[in-house]
Amino acid sequence: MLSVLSEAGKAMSQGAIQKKVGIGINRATIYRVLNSYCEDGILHRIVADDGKQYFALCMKCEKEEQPKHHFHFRCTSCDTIECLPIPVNFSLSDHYKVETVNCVISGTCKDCS
Amino acid sequence: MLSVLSEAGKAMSQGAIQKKVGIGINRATIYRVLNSYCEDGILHRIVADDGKQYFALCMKCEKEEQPKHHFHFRCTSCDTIECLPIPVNFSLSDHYKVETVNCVISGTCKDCS
DNA sequence: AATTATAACGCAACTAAGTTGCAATAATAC
DNA sequence: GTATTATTGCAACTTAGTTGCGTTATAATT
Repeated sequence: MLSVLSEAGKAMSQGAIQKKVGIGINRATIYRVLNSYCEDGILHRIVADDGKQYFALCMKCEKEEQPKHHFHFRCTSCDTIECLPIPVNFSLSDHYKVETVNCVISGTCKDCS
Repeated sequence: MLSVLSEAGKAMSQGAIQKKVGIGINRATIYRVLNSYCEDGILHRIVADDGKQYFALCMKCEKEEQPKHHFHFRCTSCDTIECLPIPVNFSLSDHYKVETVNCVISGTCKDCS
């Protein structure tokens, strides 16, 4: 599963992962594995504007390190999510406690247009 | 329904709207109305990181006009979404065709913390 | 190696959000 | 008053994600 995600270089949904892996792995198992990888910080989860969860490798120690909070691009044509190397910047009053940041731009990606 | 959203001043989910309206309106009807208002540009739709859709009034002609793409704050405690007056800035190559922008910060809002 | 404990998996059932077809009701036009 | 059109309610359905539980596989212990 991790190799599939690594090969794709993009964020994938459970369905897409299952299709790529090919062999019969149960849906529930995939979700359990994905969730535990997210907890361990190996994957990060993006919820797109289609309401679905997408999972992508966290690349902490890679050459092109992604900024902690970065934009994502969801292509409605090829149904993939790409991590953009664009940091998300905002400043909020101290009275807000930020837990997660989820920024998704949707449209047609460079490969599809 | 619009008055409920106006009164709340926040984005609400179908469930929350139904609860506020009180009287028995069907779920399907609410969704149909919300969707048509979105098409007409009266409401805008935010998909939060809980995968749910939230609806908020578009305030084009209001005093504090919101920037076209603005951040949203979802409070996991009171389960509301607030439109923040913070514009979303990014620049993308022309090869991308942007259709929608969905930025949600989650955590605990100023009223709940 | 045999047994025990523990973790991973598959299956089915379930939940929740959202949509859709269709019949019934309400509103508008003629 | 009747015909036309738009709204609504109901139920069924779809899809995503989760969970309980029994089973299989893996690891540990003697």
